[in-house]
Formats: sequence, structure tokens, C-alpha cells
Amino acid sequence: MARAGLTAERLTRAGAELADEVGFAQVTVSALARRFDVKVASLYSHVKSSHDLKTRIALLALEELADRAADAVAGRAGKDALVALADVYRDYAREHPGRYAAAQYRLDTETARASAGVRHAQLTRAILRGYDLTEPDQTHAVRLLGSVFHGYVSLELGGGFSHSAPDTQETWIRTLDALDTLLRNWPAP
Amino acid sequence: MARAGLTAERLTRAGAELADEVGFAQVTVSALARRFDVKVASLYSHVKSSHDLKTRIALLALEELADRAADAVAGRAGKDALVALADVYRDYAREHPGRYAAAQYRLDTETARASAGVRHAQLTRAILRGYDLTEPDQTHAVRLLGSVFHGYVSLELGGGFSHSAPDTQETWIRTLDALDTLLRNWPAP
DNA sequence: ACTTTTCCCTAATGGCTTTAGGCAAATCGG
DNA sequence: CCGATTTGCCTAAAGCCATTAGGGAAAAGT
Repeated sequence: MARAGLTAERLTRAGAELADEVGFAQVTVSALARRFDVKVASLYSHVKSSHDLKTRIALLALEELADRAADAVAGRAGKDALVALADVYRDYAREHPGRYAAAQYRLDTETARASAGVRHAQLTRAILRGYDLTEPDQTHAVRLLGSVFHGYVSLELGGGFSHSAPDTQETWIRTLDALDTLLRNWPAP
Repeated sequence: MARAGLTAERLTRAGAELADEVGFAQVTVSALARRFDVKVASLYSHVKSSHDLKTRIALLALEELADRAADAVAGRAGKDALVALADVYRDYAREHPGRYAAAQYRLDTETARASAGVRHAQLTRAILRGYDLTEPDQTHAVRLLGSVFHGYVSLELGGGFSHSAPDTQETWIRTLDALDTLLRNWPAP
């Protein structure tokens, strides 16, 4: 019988697409097998488990996101860089909600350390070069920016912002303005 | 045979405890049945489905959280209120990670509208009375604060902050300082 | 061409969800 | 009180998902 040509990479990519279509939580070994028109057990030659599959999708998403982020930050500085980076996260989440959710998948310590996750922190730290912050404050600021980006995006995606009043695009712009102002006037301890 | 005395409320409370112990994602009708030493099917007289159970736990968490928040904000203003409210979220998430995750469970529109979720927005808006913001800016600020609180807490809980350098408590304090500064110097459009 | 490896399949187990239908316990009406 | 009704938990069963064991055929290597 003809072979389907499965590989861990193809499964991961298809899993990412599936996540965007039906939600990361609904990504299942069975659903993926159906998508390849193949029996479920066949996937287990390529991925160790459901957890392994999800981890691979998470790593893919983290890498895509870091690539986009690196691209956006390159050649920009200050508020320009800040906005570009922030938009990468927000746009990615809107274009690829399933992948964005995957990027939040809890990785064990060593997997996380080897992931593109570390690049994210570096990129965020990079845009802070355009602002005048002392070393420990940079770390605080990195965490703050991460919190705002992630928090905003996940609330917006989850419908946490009532679809009322000022639209979310306006809030986003004002939020980035506010962050820029804040970084330029970072309060002393 | 003796009855177990199940009710939707007891199941919900036990489900919340279970969530804190093993994670919200691991809360399952089966696990809950085991906890009550009862057969799985028995629970279906009290909750409609797994989704119904999770929704109830989410609503419980949202209410507990809103109660604590209301308590914290009462009699405080300005930065004092800001810090108190923020600490409620963070402390709740640390004490009850499963419940906190439950509070993030996606509710359908009408359930959300009837939930304590709306109280949260009101409470956040309330602390902004201590700052001088125009009406539309209040909404933006509510969303920003929600983003920071949620983003920070979920990153911290998920291990998103490498356990390195300055500890997270310090970052938290500096983050709240920063937010206070920001609200007092809210940039014009 | 033949051997070895790789890939996908069948078969089977066990867990979770959900529905249908039954018997006993609690509750109620006279 | 006691029979009738309602309520609560059970057994049974079907369906979906995850995972493992072992087999046979296609692809790759010699």
C-alpha cells in the first residue's frame, strides 16, 4: 500500500494549521491522522505522544514568532521598534490563534531553555536599548512589556474586552503610546 | 444504598479544589466522581456535561475573585487601591492556580454577561477615579490594567519569567510603581 | 536480487464522556 | 404511619481518544 510520507515536521506543520482552524486544545493525534487519511497508530512512529506533538507545535510557533519579531525589530529603534515588536505579537495571534495558544503551552525547563523562547526575551531587551534604563530596570521592563503584550493579546483574543465602546485598535495604539511614555520616564525605585 | 449527597454546588467546589491540586485542564467528570467515591454517571444528574462543570468552576472563581477585589478596593484610593487590587489577582493566582486558570475559561456571551466578570471591569474602573482620566481614556486604562495584571500573573505562574536575576516580587513592585506613574501622567492622544 | 530498514496497518487495552433505563431511598399526601 | 411519587445513584453500553505490540509490504542499501 502506498505510503503517506509522514514526518515529524509535516505532522507539526499540519498540527499548527489544525490548531488555527479548530483551536490548540482540539489538536489531537486522532484528528491529525484523519487529516492525513491515515490510521492513528501510524503517527506514533513520528511523534512520541500527544504531548510530544503539542510540544513540537509550540516550538514551531515560538520560532515563527521569534523570526517575525527579529525581522520587525531589525533597523528600528525607540518607539518605532516597540510598536513593531508589539504588532508582531498581536498580528500573529490574530492570524494564527491556534499557534499563539500553542506558544503558551507549558514546556519543561530544558525544552524551554533550548527553545526560541529565549530569543523573545533578547528581542524585547534589545528594544530597550533605545531607552535609558539601568540594568536591573531593564529586566523589570522586559517583564512588564511581556506582560502587557501577552495579557493584551490573550484578553483580546479571548473576548475579554467587551465589544463595546472604543474599539480595540484604538486601545492598542494608546497602550503603546503609554508604554513608550512610561519607558522614557521610568520611575526611580 | 446510602446516598452521597451530591449537589451542583458541592461538585463545583470540589472541582475547584481539584483544579488547584492537579490543574484546571485535568479537572474531569471522572476524577470528580472518584473523589466522591461515586460512579461517573451519577454526576450527570447534577451537571449537564463536562463543559457545564467547568463553566460552573469558572463562575465560582470569578465570583471569589470579584469578592476579594471588592474587599480590597473598599476604602482605598489612588495607588493604594491600585496595589491592593493588583495584589488580589496575583495572590489569588498563587494561592489558587487552578481556580485562576478556570477564571480564564471561555464563557459564551450570555453566561459571561451574567457572570461576576462584569464586576471586575467595574472595580478596575473604580480605582481609576483616583486618577484624572477622560472617559474614553478610562476604558483604555481599564484594558491596560487588565492586560498587565493578567499578563503578569499568567507569565509568572507559567514560569515565563526565568527564575534568574531580580526576583519577581521586586518586578511586581516596580511594575505597580510604573503603572501608577503612568496613570498620573497619562499621555494625551 | 537480497537483506535490512522503514513505514503504515490491524488488533487490543484502558480512560473519559455521555445517554438510557432500573432500583432503592427520601419525601409527601392522606 | 404508609403507600405513592420523586429523587439519587447505579449498571450497561456506545463512542472517541491515547497508546502499545506486532505484522507485512515498500523503500533503501549492498
